[in-house]
Amino acid sequence: MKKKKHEDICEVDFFDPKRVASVRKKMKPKHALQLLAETFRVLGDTTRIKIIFALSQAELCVCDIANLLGTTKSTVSHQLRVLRNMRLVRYRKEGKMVYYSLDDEHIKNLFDEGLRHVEEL
Amino acid sequence: MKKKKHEDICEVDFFDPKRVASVRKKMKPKHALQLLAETFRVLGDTTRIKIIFALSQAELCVCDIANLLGTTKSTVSHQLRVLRNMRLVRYRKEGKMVYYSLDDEHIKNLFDEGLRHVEEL
DNA sequence: TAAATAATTGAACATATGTTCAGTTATAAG
DNA sequence: CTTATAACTGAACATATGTTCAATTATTTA
Repeated sequence: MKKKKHEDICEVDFFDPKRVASVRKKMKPKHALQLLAETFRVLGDTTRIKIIFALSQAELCVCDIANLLGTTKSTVSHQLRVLRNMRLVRYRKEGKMVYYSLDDEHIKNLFDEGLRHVEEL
Repeated sequence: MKKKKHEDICEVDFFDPKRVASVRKKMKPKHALQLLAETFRVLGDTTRIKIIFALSQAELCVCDIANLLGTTKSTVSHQLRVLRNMRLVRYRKEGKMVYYSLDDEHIKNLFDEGLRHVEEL
């Protein structure tokens, strides 16, 4: 028998096949988990989470947000695009101004649920 | 008056000071938003979100998880440490095996709320 | 039409992140 | 004590990410 040291693949005899099979059966489809991870990843940045919170309080233009966050319009605009791509925010044009707001209530729920978690740490 | 092209700082006259002040007053403390962003960031990875889901179904050892995800124990172990550091999972040692489970229900709620969001896309 | 300005964009840069690989630790069994 | 194995770790690597800077677009106003 070949000697396999530092092997990184599990030996069959050592995990619980029944339990693994049961979980595997319930596993969400790959694309759903990828989309979910992507959503969380987008929320997982300080600048973007600040934008999300600000927009949960009021509809704001890029200028307002930049001012509120103490950063540049460029940075805000770049991050708003990321949020737009994930359909987390929507926008409305009025002349030269563009007003942003949250796309739906789910985002606020996610934010609040997350906040409840970290406030318990 | 000096000509300032390509200026990236907002001219005072163009944003709504009242609205900005109102939002600023409600702004969550910096450390809370940072912690929140960090939590979302940790959930924002395909490998880790799969681990979270698997552990929401059953307590599992590293081997089981690696098998379920089709990846190596090393990768799983690295990511479990990240989850441990954020107190998203807990573990229990039994001989050579280490069994992992979710730390609390908040995580499951976050996961479910996120899933509800992406399922509407 | 020309100037001003809100917003967007692309490139460049430094930094952060996830996986792989090799090796180590802890525990159980011979 | 030696071997086997589950789990962990650190370094290295490639890739991804966020901000800055400069330039551009779209729109308003003189």
